Order: sequence, then C-alpha cells, then structure tokens
Amino acid sequence: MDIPGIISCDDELRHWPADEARARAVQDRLRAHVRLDEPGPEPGFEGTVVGVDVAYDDARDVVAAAAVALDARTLAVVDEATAVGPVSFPYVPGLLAFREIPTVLDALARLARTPGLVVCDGYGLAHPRRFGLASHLGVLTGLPTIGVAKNPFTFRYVPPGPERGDTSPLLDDGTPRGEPEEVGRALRTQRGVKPVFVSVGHRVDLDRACAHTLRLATSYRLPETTRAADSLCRRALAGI
DNA sequence: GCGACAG
DNA sequence: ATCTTGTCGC
Repeated sequence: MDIPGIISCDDELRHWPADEARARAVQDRLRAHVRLDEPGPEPGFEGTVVGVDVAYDDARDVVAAAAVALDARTLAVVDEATAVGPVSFPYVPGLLAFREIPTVLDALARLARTPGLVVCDGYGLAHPRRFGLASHLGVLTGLPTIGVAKNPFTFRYVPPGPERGDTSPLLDDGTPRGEPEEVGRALRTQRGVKPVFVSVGHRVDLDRACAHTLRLATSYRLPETTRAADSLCRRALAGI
C-alpha cells in the first residue's frame, strides 16, 4: 500500500531508541504531530477498516504482526497480511509502541490498499504522555487511527450503563492541576459485558472512534478487526 | 521507597 | 502478551 507518512517511517526506524529514556524523548517529539482536529471517516465509509495486532515468542525473540482489512460497509474480510521480526524492545508500560510498531508497519505495507482507518489493540491519547501506540502508528503512517483496549490501564472510569452502546468517560486523575481529564471512553459493546476502552489515535475524534468500535463489535465484546488480526498473528507465529 | 501498569 | 484443562452454558 501507499503510506502517506506524516513522518518518514524508514527514518524513524533507523533512529529506533536504544533505551527507555530515548523512547520517551521520541514520544515527546512525535506527539506534536498528532492531529485531533479531524472528525475522521464516517462509520460505513467507502474503504477498508484495518485491524492490527501482534503475538510474541520472547524465547525465540520473534514477534508476528497481522493486518486484516475489512470492507467498512459490509465488514467482510477483503485482505490480509502478516510480517515477522525480532522483538525490538522490552515490554514497559507506556512504551508498548516500540515493541509492536516496526513489525506492524511491515504487515501494513503488504496490504494492497491504503486503509481508511486503522484499529489498534491498546491506547492512543489515553497514555501517560498522551501518545499511545495508536497515536504513534498514526503519526508514522499519516493514517487515521484509534485505540481499543481491553483494560483501563492506569485510568479510572465509572462503569457505563448495561446496554450495548452505553459509555462513560475514561479519566486521568494524575494531571498536574489535579483536575480529572477525559482521555477516552469506556464503551459497552455487548449488553452486560465488560466495556472496552476507546481512545483517539490520529485524525479521528472520540465520537467517531466509539461509533466505529460499536459498529465493528457486532457479536462479541471486541471489534471484528481486532479479533481477525489477533487470530491471524497467532496463526502466523505458530507457523514459524 | 512501594505498588500499579495497554500488550 | 504468555504459561495452561477442564468445564459450565447458550
């Protein structure tokens, strides 16, 4: 596919941080490129919604990434791609992107079409430095991205109502002035089931991020994009 | 210093 | 994320 690339991916990968301090500095630098002023594609837009995910085998130092493209209107799978690579960074809360992004970019590059929206497994704005993996992937590729996570990380939320589509704010209480800040939303995608945690990545607003997530979570708690990508990267890892 | 902590 | 069997339920 064609990567619009707000930031040159190749350049960024050559300068991949060697330690945690440099990784945080990279986040602080790239954060300025996040665009929060665009609504993003409408749910059901003409194009593809792409789910990305990775699976690890730390013992063999291997990470497998998958990108699965669904037709945004019908949710039918129209393309799939995988990539494998070395585990380039340890797991450190707040630095997850450095572990996943290089291989995810390889998988994305193998798709035939440019995604209209990328759905990540994790956070975007809901991050200690407001630059989670969805933001990071968005800035490197220039693509609209959102983050859908299974856990609230360090943030607080009051459980949303019990019905599908009910939401409540995801709050950061650790702000400098002590005033809670909404960094995302808890979204109930199935009646009576634990919510997912949605945050903005790049070039999509929170309302649309939630609308897309709900539309993609047709029958299960998680969006079909995430389910498909999770399944594919596991199969890819098992096949090595 | 201690505990918590997306995947 | 990953280590891991059976088991309860629709």
